[in-house]
Amino acid sequence: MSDKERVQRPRQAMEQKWQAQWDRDRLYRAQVDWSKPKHYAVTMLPYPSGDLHIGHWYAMTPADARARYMRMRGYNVLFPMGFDAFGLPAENAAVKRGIHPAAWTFDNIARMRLQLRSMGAMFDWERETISCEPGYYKWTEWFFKKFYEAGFAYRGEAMVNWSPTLQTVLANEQVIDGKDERNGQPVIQKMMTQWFFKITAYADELLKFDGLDWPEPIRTMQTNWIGRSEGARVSFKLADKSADKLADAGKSDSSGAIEVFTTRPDTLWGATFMVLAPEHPLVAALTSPAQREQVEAYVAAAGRKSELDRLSDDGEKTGVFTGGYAINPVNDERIPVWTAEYVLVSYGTGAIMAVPAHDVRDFAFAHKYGLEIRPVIVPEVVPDDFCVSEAYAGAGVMRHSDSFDGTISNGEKGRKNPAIAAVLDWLTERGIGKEAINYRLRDWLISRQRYWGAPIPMLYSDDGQIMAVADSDLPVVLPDDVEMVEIGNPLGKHPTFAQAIAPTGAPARRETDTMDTFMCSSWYWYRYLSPKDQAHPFSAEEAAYWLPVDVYTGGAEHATMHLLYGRYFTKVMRDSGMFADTEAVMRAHGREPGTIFDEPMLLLRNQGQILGAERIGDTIRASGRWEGANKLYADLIEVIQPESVDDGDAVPMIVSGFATAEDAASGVVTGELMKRSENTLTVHSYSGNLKTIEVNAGARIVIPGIPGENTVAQLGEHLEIQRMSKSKGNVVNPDELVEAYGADTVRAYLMFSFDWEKGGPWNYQNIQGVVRWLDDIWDMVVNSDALTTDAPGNPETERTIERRVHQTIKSVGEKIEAFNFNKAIAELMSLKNDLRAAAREDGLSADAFRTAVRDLLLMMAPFTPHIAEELWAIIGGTDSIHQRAYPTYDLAKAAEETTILIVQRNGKVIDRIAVPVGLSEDEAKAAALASDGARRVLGDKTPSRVIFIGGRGDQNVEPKVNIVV
RNA sequence: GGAGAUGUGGCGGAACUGGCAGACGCGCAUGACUUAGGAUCAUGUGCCUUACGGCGUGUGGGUUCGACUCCCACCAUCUCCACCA
Repeated sequence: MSDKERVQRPRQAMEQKWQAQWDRDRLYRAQVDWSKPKHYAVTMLPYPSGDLHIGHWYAMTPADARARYMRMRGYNVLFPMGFDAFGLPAENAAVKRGIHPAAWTFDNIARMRLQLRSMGAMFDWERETISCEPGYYKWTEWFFKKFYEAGFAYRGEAMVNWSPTLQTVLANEQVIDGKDERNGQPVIQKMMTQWFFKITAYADELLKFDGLDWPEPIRTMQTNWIGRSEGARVSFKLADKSADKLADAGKSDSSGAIEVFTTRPDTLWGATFMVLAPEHPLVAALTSPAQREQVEAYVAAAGRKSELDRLSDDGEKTGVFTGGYAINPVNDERIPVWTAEYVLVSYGTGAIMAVPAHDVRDFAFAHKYGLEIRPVIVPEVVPDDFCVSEAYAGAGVMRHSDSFDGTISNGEKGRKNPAIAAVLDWLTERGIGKEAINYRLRDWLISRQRYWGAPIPMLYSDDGQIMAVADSDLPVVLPDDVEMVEIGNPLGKHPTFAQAIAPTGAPARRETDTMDTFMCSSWYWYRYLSPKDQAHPFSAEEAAYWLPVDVYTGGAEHATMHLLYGRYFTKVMRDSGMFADTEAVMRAHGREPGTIFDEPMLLLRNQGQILGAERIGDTIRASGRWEGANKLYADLIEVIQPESVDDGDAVPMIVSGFATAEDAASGVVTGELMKRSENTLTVHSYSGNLKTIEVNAGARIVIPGIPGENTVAQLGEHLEIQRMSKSKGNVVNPDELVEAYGADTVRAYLMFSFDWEKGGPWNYQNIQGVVRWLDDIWDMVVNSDALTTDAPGNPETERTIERRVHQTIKSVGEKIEAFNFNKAIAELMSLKNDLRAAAREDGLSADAFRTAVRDLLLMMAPFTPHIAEELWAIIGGTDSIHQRAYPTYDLAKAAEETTILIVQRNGKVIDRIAVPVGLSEDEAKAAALASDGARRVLGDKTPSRVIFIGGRGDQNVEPKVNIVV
């Protein structure tokens, strides 16, 4: 066989041939067909940043394989693709390079579309959707308007990062250390009027995941993000003097009380002071003349910090006394009111009652400023050494709490805690407070002071009215003739854009803010249904058939934003009756809508992340004692300078002076440090293989340039596996891989070498396995004579291959459905091995071989669509393999005739005996006890127990007998 | 600080419901074919041991006839949220 010609790489020409053919045949066109079951698979659409990244391939090609598999299983599959094309990078590119954002974006889209096509995925390009095209954002605007009309969009005040230099708002990640990340100019906090979506109105419904097959971590993250907490709202009246002052200032209309939210009403009697956020409206009014200077300085300083900076102060709490007092309503105590940054204006009421004895933050604050700490919950059994040295949040008994003394507080949250339940009732009865639920979730701020986004279709008429643009005037089109400059919002500076006439006929000013790009991506799976529909955001005819999305795949980083917004959008659409037409069509086709429009996508799976390849670290020499061939226990680690490195040689680097043989004999390993975990180093030694070094406790670590005692941790510093990024130079370019190996190899490698939901560091070596797999199959089909032989074949071999084929058909299908692509390909490799061996021994007739190869190619088609198609044609297929059904399996054919009986002693295997499938318990026990292994182990002893574990013939699980001695 | 996840050979990873640990692949070793090998083919490859045999799924306990799998405690790594009252 060695003289057989191997496959020539690259295979690009062959792949491109088929891609063009599929295009011509409109093979992947998805159309409504009520006679077939539907399957709507969506993979998160990319942002057109310029080039397709290996991460896109990793996310999309397995999703494609699964969609192809579903199609072969008889489903009518819709698998569309598009671009999430609005966003800040286009504006940055415009400013930096003088290109219009639209030009930059569409250039990128053109390039990425070609790159996407090189994947050979079954995207239906006739449904392509681009969010920055007027035909799309017309409907983004329309949705905004509908939300506004339904009362879900409102104007409110929000704190933003404002750059006075640039006259623009910056995102949190653009602000570092209170300064603009790019130009170092100061950034201040400023209140601005912005548009919000009332997502909090759906907080409770968003906490429910009924009927959704979503990963547990995503559901947990959304649940925590929504952050429902049960507790009470309680009013603290201002003490007399303070109240008078408010009255004097004409501000007593705000009831002269501080409203707080607490999850621990059972600790009300331990409230010894109150804290207001620096931005709280009552701070100024409460401040006494003596404290005024100090308070104003503190509030001003807080305003100069961004939210991120405030949180990065390592928990060191600061604050100042306002000079004002409030009355604790449960015991009429007069307690001081402070203001401090650790209370956030945006959460709860922006004010807290501080219970230092039972809250760690309040404790730290009280401790620092010498405020009273009064325990009101004490453990039932008070330890001898109980003292107030830290906040106590555990279970206990109420104390110093008037009539509640002795009530059990069991440490639970909400009404499950008897103390909280009792106090809640009491507060309500007395009108001091009321039961309340608070959410961490805040309303969705959708205004952006940017050009490259969907315009907010609102008008402000000169007489002060706010109104939406008329439907007939949608879309509000972005003007092309903008000057892209860094200062200010280009849209706001446009000479005519803002000039408009209100529907009432009055002159009006147009809103110049645009929408958050998450708006565009909150409904795109509806636009795929009818991307060219001018009259509706989506067609009811299409929606009735395709909805909802059956499988959604993408990155877990979208857990709390995109995936939450998408769910919210659908719920508002449902409640605004936007699916009414769709439901009517469904009913006409006999499909009952039920709860279909409660959620946008039924099943969600997240791929892991492909990280950069592991970097080569320091060159080290480890000296110690060998334990086996690959493990060294080291007492000395030295970081050394390689004397010379042969640049032309990427893999083996031989450094003069360290001969491999010597090293091996002397207990010395020299090479590059690849990885460190605790005290274990992995070293790519100069002898060419990887060695494990266990660093003994007390080992000496010598790093030149770092004097004194060094630690193992210092070695690992440069080695962390990193995310791919241009600056780190560890980016893997998919185009180059496709050129070198072909798309099928890259697809199969990405699916085979990682657990898809886990991801991992890139590895250039493992791709060889996939190359050989595909080469072998090619060789077997194209170059072997098994297809044309007139040899009769060996019935036993033929039966074995038939059995293996049917077993593989079953397991590959199950594994694709479960997103276990690596296991599916492992099965296919295994089948290839068996088939190839059988063909070489001339054990198969041409018919038997052809049957097996057909099934193998059909199983490969979802993973490696081009090679499967090419070989399909070579073995005589006249149609596309992708029009064929996935092969069906026959359990009878898949079943083994003999099996192995595993004989164990106390759970450890002692023997294996070939036995017929389906032998009885008694037969199995007798056979086991008579086995060589049993006799050897047992001697003349009698087993105390013999346990039979039945095999499962249909799943080829072997029977076992455990002999207990 | 909180939440979630993960820890299995030299490496990527298998092991379905508690029942053969290490499938499949990379790498490596030996041999074959070669002017050559970073191609291909064959065989081997968890660790220790000449062998018999023993030890092995982050560590320490537990449940069980039997534990990678279940329970408890701890350690490490990763991700997300982070002063959320």
